[in-house]
Amino acid sequence: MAAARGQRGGDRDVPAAPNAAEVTMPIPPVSDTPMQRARAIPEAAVARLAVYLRVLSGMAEQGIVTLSSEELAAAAGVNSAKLRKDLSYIGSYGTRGVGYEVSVLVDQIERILGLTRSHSVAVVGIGNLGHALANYGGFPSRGFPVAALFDVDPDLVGVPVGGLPVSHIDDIPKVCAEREISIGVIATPPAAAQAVCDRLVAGGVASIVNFAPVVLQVPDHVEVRKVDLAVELQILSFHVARRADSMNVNGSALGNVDGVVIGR
Amino acid sequence: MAAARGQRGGDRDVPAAPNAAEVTMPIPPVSDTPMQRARAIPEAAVARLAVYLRVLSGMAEQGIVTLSSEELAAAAGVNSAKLRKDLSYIGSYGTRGVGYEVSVLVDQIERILGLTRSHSVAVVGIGNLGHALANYGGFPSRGFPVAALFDVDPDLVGVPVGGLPVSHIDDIPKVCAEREISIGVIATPPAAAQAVCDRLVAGGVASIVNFAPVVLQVPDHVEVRKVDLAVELQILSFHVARRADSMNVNGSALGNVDGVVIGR
DNA sequence: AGCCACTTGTGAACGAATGCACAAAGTGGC
DNA sequence: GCCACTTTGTGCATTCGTTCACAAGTGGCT
Ligand SMILES: NC(=O)c1ccc[n+]([C@@H]2O[C@H](COP(=O)([O-])OP(=O)(O)OC[C@H]3O[C@@H](n4cnc5c(N)ncnc54)[C@H](O)[C@@H]3O)[C@@H](O)[C@H]2O)c1
Ligand SMILES: NC(=O)c1ccc[n+]([C@@H]2O[C@H](COP(=O)([O-])OP(=O)(O)OC[C@H]3O[C@@H](n4cnc5c(N)ncnc54)[C@H](O)[C@@H]3O)[C@@H](O)[C@H]2O)c1
Repeated sequence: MAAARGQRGGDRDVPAAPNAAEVTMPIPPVSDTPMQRARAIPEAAVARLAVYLRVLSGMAEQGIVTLSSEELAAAAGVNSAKLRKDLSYIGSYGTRGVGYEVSVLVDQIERILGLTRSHSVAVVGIGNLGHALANYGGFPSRGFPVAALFDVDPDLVGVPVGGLPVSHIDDIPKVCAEREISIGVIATPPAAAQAVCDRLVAGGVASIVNFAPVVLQVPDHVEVRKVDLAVELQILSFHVARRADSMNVNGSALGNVDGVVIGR
Repeated sequence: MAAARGQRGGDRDVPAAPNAAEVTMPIPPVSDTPMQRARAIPEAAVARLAVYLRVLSGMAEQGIVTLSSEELAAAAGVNSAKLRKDLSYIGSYGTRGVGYEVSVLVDQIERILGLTRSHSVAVVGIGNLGHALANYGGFPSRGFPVAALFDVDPDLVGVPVGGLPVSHIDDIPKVCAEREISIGVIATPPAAAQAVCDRLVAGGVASIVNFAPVVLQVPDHVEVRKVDLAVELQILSFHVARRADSMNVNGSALGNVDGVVIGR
């Protein structure tokens, strides 16, 4: 199918500029370009900025005008040094001795995250999860209007869900282009996910959120974020097991091998 | 406890271990952390092991008995060196020149992830999302039986959802103890999440998955994993914006090399 | 003005995760 | 038994991310 990339043994051999996110040279040209925005923000920081934004929105609603990094950090569940460093990636908008103005931070984070314009979302697979997503009010209100729904089931096509009629997946490319969909959300059964993904890509969608528990193969210019609940549960399971292990200290050597294999 | 109100170097409220020596010492605090004996598996590797496990299960169903790190890595969407390193954290179960036996890896990963026993799950907030979760067959089949459902709505209490009757949130502590719930899933509106979380903790639940867009405050021994769709969308938005930016940059240095695509 | 208490922004130390490259260990052919 | 070939497991360099700790600003108070 798509993406023949990656099979070949040495496709990654080329040492040439893999991902030089930030090629900061030891001596940055002192003559800084005025509009030198977007200087590599660490991936992890971007995720946190989104969290700060939400916390700040809540603060704004409560009428809070100014706060310190310490306060915001506590509310966001991170330590204050990290918070300040994160904010420093987007500029210097604080006042020493005082703190930050909520509205300024909100504006700046929105700018950096590209939230000054809205991004239309398409949901594919209107089953249990798809219904929940289509009905969820939290996306439109945050600049992510759900502008298209798709399913393969003829009984669903044409039926309005959350006020929007479901289209057939064969129309994905056409509808996505028409409605300028920029983000596709896949909520189909795993077996259908790759095919759906391919269609979305064919329709010009370059950002995808995938709920189906499969690894999608996509061209390089497409970005996929997976939301995998089973993995989350298993990570928790791991920590539970780890915790239990460290309890019974002595016989820790790979305890039992009781072959109680679950399911499968 | 957190004590240390205040100034001196950041005090953190996060898990803590390294006691920051209060006095500023010219020399770094003597590195004393011998207790960290267990060769810990990197957090990031744990998440990937869960993915490998799923891919391997699929392989097993297809009757594949043996495979190489290269093959598994391709199927899991990672590079093979990383895959081998990840596997090396759990032991040496491969055969040089040959590869890995699928069934062995499945067993070992399940052992490490603590999947040799099942973990009962409780879902709180049986709305759109909660219904989807309660009806989802993917959890029970992977060793995470949904053993309790809770909601505050009197019209819902007693109604079976996915074959299991909904209980009232006031019974969280009691029911969780009775049914030995080990993982709680929060799918309530944001405003109710913290209160629900507190009850789960009171009921002895030490692992929580939170779908509500709020930062939960929990005691140290409780682990929370948040699933935040809005954040995912905003991260995608950020990359879209960034991509657009690098487009309209006049053909300066950035040009080709900047394959800044972080998420791959 | 001068002092002081407070808070930001950031260089630098530290630590975690990734990717490379190759010795070691195995298989199969002869 | 030896050689050619394959693939694992891991030491090492590198890159990415977090935390520390402090100079540099800011505003209030006397
Ligand atoms: N329900 C959950 O709580 C949950 C949790 C985690 C992951 N998931 C994953 O999310 C996905 C959806 O779960 P669900 O519970 O909503 O499943 P579901 O069976 O309720 O819904 C799937 C929907 O996809 C549609 N569909 C099937 N093939 C399709 C195709 N080729 N193109 C478009 N649509 C197609 C079906 O008609 C159906 O409406 C699954 O991959 C599941 O593993 C679900
Ligand atoms: N629906 C989605 O697709 C989606 C996506 C992302 C995040 N979320 C988040 O997930 C959560 C649930 O979303 P939803 O769409 O299912 O909402 P919903 O309104 O459909 O359901 C919420 C349910 O929680 C119950 N509830 C309210 N207060 C409660 C309390 N104190 N204790 C227990 N139950 C209580 C309500 O009775 C209702 O049944 C929300 O926080 C939402 O922001 C939902």
